[in-house]
Parts: sequence; structure tokens; C-alpha cells
Amino acid sequence: MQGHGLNSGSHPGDWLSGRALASHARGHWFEPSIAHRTSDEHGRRSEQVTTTALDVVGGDRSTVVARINGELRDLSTPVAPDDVVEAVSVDSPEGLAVLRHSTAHVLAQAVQQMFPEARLGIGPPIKDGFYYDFDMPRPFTPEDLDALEKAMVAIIKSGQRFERRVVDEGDAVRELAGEPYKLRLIGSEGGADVMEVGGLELTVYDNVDAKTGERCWGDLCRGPHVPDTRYIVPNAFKLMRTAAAYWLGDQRNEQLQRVYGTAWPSKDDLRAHLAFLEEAEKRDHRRLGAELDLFSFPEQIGSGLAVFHPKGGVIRRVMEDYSRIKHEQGGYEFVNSPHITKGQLFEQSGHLDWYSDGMYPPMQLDAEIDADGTVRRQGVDYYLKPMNCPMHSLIFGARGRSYRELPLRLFEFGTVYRYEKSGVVQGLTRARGFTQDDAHIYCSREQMAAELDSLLTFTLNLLRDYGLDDFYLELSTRDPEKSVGTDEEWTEATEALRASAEVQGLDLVLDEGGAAFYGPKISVQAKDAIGRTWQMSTIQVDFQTPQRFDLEYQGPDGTRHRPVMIHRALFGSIERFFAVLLEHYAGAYPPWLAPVQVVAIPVTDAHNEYLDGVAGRLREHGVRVEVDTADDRMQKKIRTAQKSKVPYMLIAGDDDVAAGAVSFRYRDGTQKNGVLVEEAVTEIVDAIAKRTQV
RNA sequence: GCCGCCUUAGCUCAGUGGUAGAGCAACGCACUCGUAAUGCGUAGGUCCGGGGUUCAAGUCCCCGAGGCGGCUCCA
Repeated sequence: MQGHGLNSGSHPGDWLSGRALASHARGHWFEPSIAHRTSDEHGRRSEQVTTTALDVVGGDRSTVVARINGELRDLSTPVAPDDVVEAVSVDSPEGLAVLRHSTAHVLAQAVQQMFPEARLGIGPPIKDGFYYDFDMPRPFTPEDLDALEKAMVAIIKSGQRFERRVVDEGDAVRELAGEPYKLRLIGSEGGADVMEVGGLELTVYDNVDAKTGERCWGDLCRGPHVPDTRYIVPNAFKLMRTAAAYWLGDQRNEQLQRVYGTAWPSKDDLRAHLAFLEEAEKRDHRRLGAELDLFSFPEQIGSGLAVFHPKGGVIRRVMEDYSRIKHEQGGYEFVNSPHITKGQLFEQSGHLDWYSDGMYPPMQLDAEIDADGTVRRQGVDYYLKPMNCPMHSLIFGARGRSYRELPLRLFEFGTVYRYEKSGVVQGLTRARGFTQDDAHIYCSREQMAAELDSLLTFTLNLLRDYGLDDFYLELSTRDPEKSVGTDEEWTEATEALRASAEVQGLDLVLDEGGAAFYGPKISVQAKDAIGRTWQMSTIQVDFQTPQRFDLEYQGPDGTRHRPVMIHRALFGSIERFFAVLLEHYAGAYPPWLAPVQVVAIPVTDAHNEYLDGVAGRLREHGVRVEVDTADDRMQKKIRTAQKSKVPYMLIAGDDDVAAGAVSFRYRDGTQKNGVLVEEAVTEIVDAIAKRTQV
């Protein structure tokens, strides 16, 4: 009972502000019939009938809040005759967020029941659920989560009402004397973003026992909430994990203990969500990488540094080969640059000043120091390169350049090393050594728009060739605080990017102020087979590097001009793209990418020789084929091949040998028997050439 | 980097402070079989590394490495 809290509500951007929030709400124009305005100037309840939003749109428990004149409000909100009242369903994004937010309150109440010393942080709804932060005497354990879930169910079943109460700042401060973090929210800390009190008033949501009317708990919160805790379905929420999190997301602040939960309108929805998580886990590239023998991270090499095994190496090589061909056709020229460089290069580029924390520390060479510590000869620092752009810029500047050479497109599979902080390294998606499919395009200001336009088309087509086809684009614009260059340059580049994006007819999301210091950026976001979004390609305009490297070309008028530089990586990094494709396909690659495209399975070892011949025919066409001559039964070989996710199994027994045929078994278990060898070869070679999935 | 958890055979995992286990994979032998596991056998271990407590440590404590989940970060 001692816990009074403020809830700052949600982080902006996590919900409600997302694009294209389809509303399931129905609109109602309230017709005044029996209602009377009831509030007197002292706010006392009168005996008159109060008409609330619930009266207008409620009754159905799937309606959790109302939108009154466009604002989300509690169902208990009184409405006036000319108010426009819409029901907001728990199935809508807004309604679901309210359900999750209310569930977060129940969690916080349960935590303070079990741990009276716990102090409240913030507890917003997020994608798929909610979290709540607590200052705890000790971290939560998995057993705590079980116990908290049970306590939450008890709270839910007791049917506490969420009651909104407006408080003035003085009352709020008194009421929340025991909640230091909430007090800090009431003060200026965190700003309006976190306060979320509508900018006008502070409100507390009290949890009131349905039977006794006793106030059980409360939290300062903008709301709105579901009418009572029974709107939360006891078996449709689950506490997922605990983690530490910095107060207000700032590394300099205290670390609080965060509990993540998920909550849904129904048990089936929860079950579907858990099934999705299970599917995602099955596809996890770290798991599949080991299962399919594609790559590993030997501890002896170091964190975040992968080795690719033969099967992973094949996939990687095919990915690179295809990309090379496309880049060659796209007018790129291929360059190479070393992995290490003197630090001076990164001083010139500016990276050493800004990003040295993210670089491996230098190797000092050639220094001579006496026994007494006197430096006899100054050494030179060499660094592993964390990016390729300075090297490409040196190539551009290696000789005088003509406008006739532009756009000059320099491409390299450039391996870079970044000293990622230990806690962020994650499989192939966040490694310390990785290879970018990196290119830098040097062009004139006049060429920039057309170049960006064709580049974006090139990018999307390449991604489509690898099997990704559901995209949206994100445009990151200038942060005036952290950027260089003139307004004119930025506007021109940003508009060129925007225009090129619009040509594609894809959704374009604005990432205000998200650009790097040197220029605006477009990134391609791709959805994978189970609907997860990955940031793939990035295209950045850079005015800064050409200046730092004093890059020039001679124009048709004979004067020197500064080129514009476009950075672009389509895979981002090969390793990361490898991981995305692996998860996208769940290891069941289309034939052109599959490390082993065909496994030939003899019914008995008497048919080995025949299948060796078939395999030979396939190899003539460059097909990656293996004959399984192991001392196993045929069924076992099928199982083995199936588990390795090979696209084609070719089986042959006496019947096939007699007919000069083979029998197909596909990954989905279907079969096609008695196919003449030549037809089988054609089918397989054809699918590989066309890069189709089977 | 910060917080929490984890690390036992190639993989997935059991294992009360008292002599290290299983399944799969590998290898050998037998079996010769028509669309997801034939049988029998063999081998495989610095219990992540180092230090400590203890008569005794895979097990308890400390330090380090690596991993996982988050936070912060991601040129």
C-alpha cells in the first residue's frame, strides 16, 4: 500500500506515433437523450446520471478505451453531447498498447507487493509487450518472475478499477515522496518526452479494489487505461526476461532492473506470439551456422571474429561472385586496399578524432626507446582499418581526374575491423571483423540526383535477386547540432535522396536528425520470411571527405571542382547479409546458393556407381553434388540429406538404373519418380541458373 | 563498457562436496534394404582458464576468457 507512483508513460515513438496505424475503431456521434452535465465547479459527484464513453461505445469487453474528439481517453471519461466518441478495440494498435500499459501497472503493483523496497522507474508499452523498470535491492531471479506472474494473476482476478485522478504538482510531490525516480520526472529531468502528462496536468491512476473500494496501489501516469484489471486476460500475458537498463536510457545514470513482459488480447494470441519466438529461435543464424556447419567463432581467435567453414565458404563465394558480376555490369571498377594503415590517414579523414574508441588500438612500429626511457626514434602508429573510404579517396586522388571519368565508382570487398564493445558483439550481425561490399561513387553535383536514382534501383534489384522483396525506405536527415556542410548542400542531397526514394513507390519513413555528420542517408529496410525487419543497404551522401582529402576534378570549363562522394554498401557487410539470408531461408537456401545442391542417394550400394555417373553429368554443369556412399540405409540417408536442407535428393535403385532415370525427392517431401537423367539435369541446372526457390 | 545468467565429449544436455554420464554425431563390424533414424561394438573429457576454501571441488568462493539476454553504442 505504500507504493504511489508516477508513470511517465511510454517512450515516444514506440507506439501510437508509428506510421499507418490502422484503427479498428468505429465512430459514434453521441446523441444526447438522457444525459446531463454533472460536474459542478467543486468537482463533487452529483446524483445526476453521468454519461461516460463506456455508455456510448462500451459493453463489449474488446473495447478497452475510447477516442474522444480524437484523443485516447478512459472509458470512464464523461462525455458531452457534441463529443465525437469512437470505440478503440483491444485488437487495434492503440488498444493493444493500452492493454499492455495497464499490464505493466499490474506488474509494478505485484513487484511492490513482493519487494516493498522496490522503487518505480518507468513502464511503457513496447512492440509485443511492455516493460517496467525498478530500483531493486537485488536483481530479479527467474523464480521471482514466476512468483510475480502469480501475484499479477491474483491482482487481475481481483478486478481492480483503474481510476484517474488529477493532481497538482505540490500534491504529487507529497504523494510521491517515497518514489525518487518519479519525483525526478515531475521535475525537469527527462523533459516533456518522458513526462507525458499531456503537457497540462499531472494525473495519478489509482487501482481500486472492486469490492471494498479500497485503494490498492497507484502510479502517476498519463493513461489511459483499461477500465479494470479483468480486461487483462490472465493466461494471455507472460513475463519474459529481466535485464538491467539505465535510468532514462543514459549510460551515466543509475542502472535499474527491468522486467520485460508480453501481453495479448487472448490466450491464442499469446500462444501465436510464443510460437513466433520459437520459430525465430530455430532460425537463429548462430544456431543454424553450427547445425549446418557453415561458420564458427573460435575462442582462440577472439570475440566477434568468425571463420567460415567449407559449406559457409561456398555460400559466401556465390554471394560475392554474383554481386561482382552485377557490379561489373553496373559500371563499377574494382579496387583493393590494405587492412592496415598509418594513423595519419584516419587523422586526415577525421575518424581517429571521433571514432578511435571503436578502433583496435594501434600497433606502434619502429620506435626506439633507451633503457632510461628516452625516445631515440619516434615510432609510427598503424591501425587496422575500420572503413575503406579514406583508401578509396586516395585512389581517386592518385592522379588528376577529369569530369569525363565521373561518376567514378570504386568497389571493393573490403575487410574492416572495429573494436565493438564486448557487450554488443552478436554472431555475424555484429562482429569485430567483417567484409563490406563497399563502394564509393565520386560524381559531380549535377550528376548526384540521377546517380542516386539509378543506385537505389540497382540496390533494390540486387536484394530482390537474393530473395528479399518486401522493403521500405528510411531517410535520415540532418542533425543541425552534429553536422558539417552548408544548408544548400544538405537540402540538395536530401531532396535528391527523397526523390529517388519516391520513384521506387515504396513507403518512406523519415528519421529526423538521424544522419551522420557528413551527409544524409537512405537505408533499405527489408522484411524477412517471418516478418522481421532488417536494415540492409545504406546510401550516404558525403560532402566532407572530398574536402578533407582535397579531391578535385577538372570540369569541361577547365576549372577544378569538388566531387560529391556517395558511400554505399548493399549487403552492409557480407557476414551480416549472410546471417540475414540464413535466417530468411531458415537454412533452406534456393539451389543457386545452397552449399550442396544435390545429394544422390543409392537404394543399395550396388547403385553407387550409377549415381557417380549421374553426379558426373551434373558436375559438368557446375552443380555441387555429392553421392552418399556411407554405410547407412537409404532411409537414413534421406533423413540426413533432409536435415542438411539440400534442395534436391536424387535416388536411384534397380528400376531407375534400368530406365536410365533417377527419382527426385524435394525438401518438402514430395517426389517425382523415374525422371530421365537428362531431364533431371536440365531441371536442376535450370533452377540454379534462374535462381528460383524450390 | 554496465547488469544478470551461462560454460561438462564434435552437438544437445544429465550429474546431493566423495572414482565423469546419456542421446545424436564420429569410427569399426554385420546387414544390401525404394522416400525422415538397421543392429552390435569402439573411441571420445585439462568438467572454459587461473587462483582459493576443504581430508576431498565439475559442484563452494575470487579473478580472467568466451557465450546468452538486455542497456548504452553501431563511423
